[in-house]
Amino acid sequence: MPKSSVSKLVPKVPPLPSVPGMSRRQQFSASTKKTLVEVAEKLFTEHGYASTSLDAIVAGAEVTKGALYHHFSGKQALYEVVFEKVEAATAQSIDAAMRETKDPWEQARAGLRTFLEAVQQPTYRRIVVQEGPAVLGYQRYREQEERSTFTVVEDIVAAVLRAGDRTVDGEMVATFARLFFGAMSAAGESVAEASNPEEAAERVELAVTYLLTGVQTLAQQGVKVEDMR
Amino acid sequence: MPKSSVSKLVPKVPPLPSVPGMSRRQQFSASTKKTLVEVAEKLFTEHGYASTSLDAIVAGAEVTKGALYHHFSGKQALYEVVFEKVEAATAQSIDAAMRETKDPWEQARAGLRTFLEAVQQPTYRRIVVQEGPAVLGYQRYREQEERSTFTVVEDIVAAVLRAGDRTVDGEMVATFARLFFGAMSAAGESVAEASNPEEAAERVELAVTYLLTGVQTLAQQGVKVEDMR
DNA sequence: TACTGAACATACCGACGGTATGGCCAATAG
DNA sequence: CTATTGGCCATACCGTCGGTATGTTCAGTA
Repeated sequence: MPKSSVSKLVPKVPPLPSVPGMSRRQQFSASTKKTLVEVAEKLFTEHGYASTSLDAIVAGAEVTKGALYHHFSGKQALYEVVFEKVEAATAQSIDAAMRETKDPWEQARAGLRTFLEAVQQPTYRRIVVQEGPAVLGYQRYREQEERSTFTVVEDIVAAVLRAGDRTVDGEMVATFARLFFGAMSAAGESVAEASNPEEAAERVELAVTYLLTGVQTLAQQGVKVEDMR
Repeated sequence: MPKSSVSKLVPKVPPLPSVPGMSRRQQFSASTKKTLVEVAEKLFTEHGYASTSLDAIVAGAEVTKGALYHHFSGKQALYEVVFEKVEAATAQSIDAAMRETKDPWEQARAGLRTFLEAVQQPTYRRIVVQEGPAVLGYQRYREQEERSTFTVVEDIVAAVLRAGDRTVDGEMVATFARLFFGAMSAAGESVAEASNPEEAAERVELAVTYLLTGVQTLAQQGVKVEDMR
């Protein structure tokens, strides 16, 4: 058998970009772990948590369950890593969008708009909104959100609220933030599911703007949240 | 062996209340089906969908899997029946609370308050809010909600909105309803999870009232949703 | 009285999450 | 340069669970 035909069976593998301060062995390890997470993210998004088998994941990553269970304690732990990754990316994109303007009101609109876009991404929808609470349990789900996306939304809400009423305490801000966060999540689902997503998204923006404007108007009139009792 | 000792091994069973127009056989059948649903509701609420095995359900109902698969096409179908039952009960309780007053604004407050209470019930939280979207899939989940609880919320929102702005179309009402529905669901979770649920519930009521008051104020000033563009 | 079909029970299968064990080889000490 | 160790991963296997195929009983009916 000629050498040339043999060499085709051993395709050249692109050398891993050498990361300083990391041995070759560690780089291989990190690579497989990264691949596992990426494949898991893809499959979880497409088929959901329950319908995605570990066999499918390790097959996609071209490893075995031994590798998976070396890097993660189980299926749920792998899901949590994927969850955090998706969350972090979303929070970061919102943060970036808000940094593009200085005006607080414009920042709020930009942030909410970006959140509305993010919440329509299949990955975020499936992994965070739809299956997150069920897979992680609401406790862990909330703990995770608290450290990323929700915090961003809370900052936005706080800015809008305090612009008019400086007496609102932290608990009240958190409550408003919860309401808006839940509202936007649900809205994202309905937008993504709508027959005409663009129109639906615009309706949501109108509605949210209307609500926020109402809040601002009340605040300008000196009406405090406390007065609602 | 004396008769008395034997009779203790055959405990008297309370006779089934005879339902007119239903043969005894049909009554037994309906009874096992009902029992299966009730046991399933209990176990699904306590342990969640994935952690509740069919063996546990049929053991609790004192039947076998043959009976279960005779009445339901599978685990998910059983879950859907439980889901619909819980949903229907919730919608009905909201409806009842609203009928106690005639004033639209008071009806809205009563309805929202009842919804906020319902959304704190462990059964509703676990089966509908937390695991509903993941187990049924968002499509079926929304279809079910559309036929019960969401419709009630939509009616409330419509009443409040149209009181001020008669030009809002149905799509816009539905959008507002989606926002409020999602907001209330998320709020219910945070309330139920809070260290002091009563305080948390009151904060939510304050916030919602503030939002609705803002909407009303805008409407009284003649500000239409359309003007937000 | 014979018979049919509804209402279950029983036994079993395949898929899947998880575990126990062993092998390979880069990194490091001597 | 050699021996040894431990991180990294493959292989084989187990228990559980959802689902199915088949058998059995018996109330209702002709």
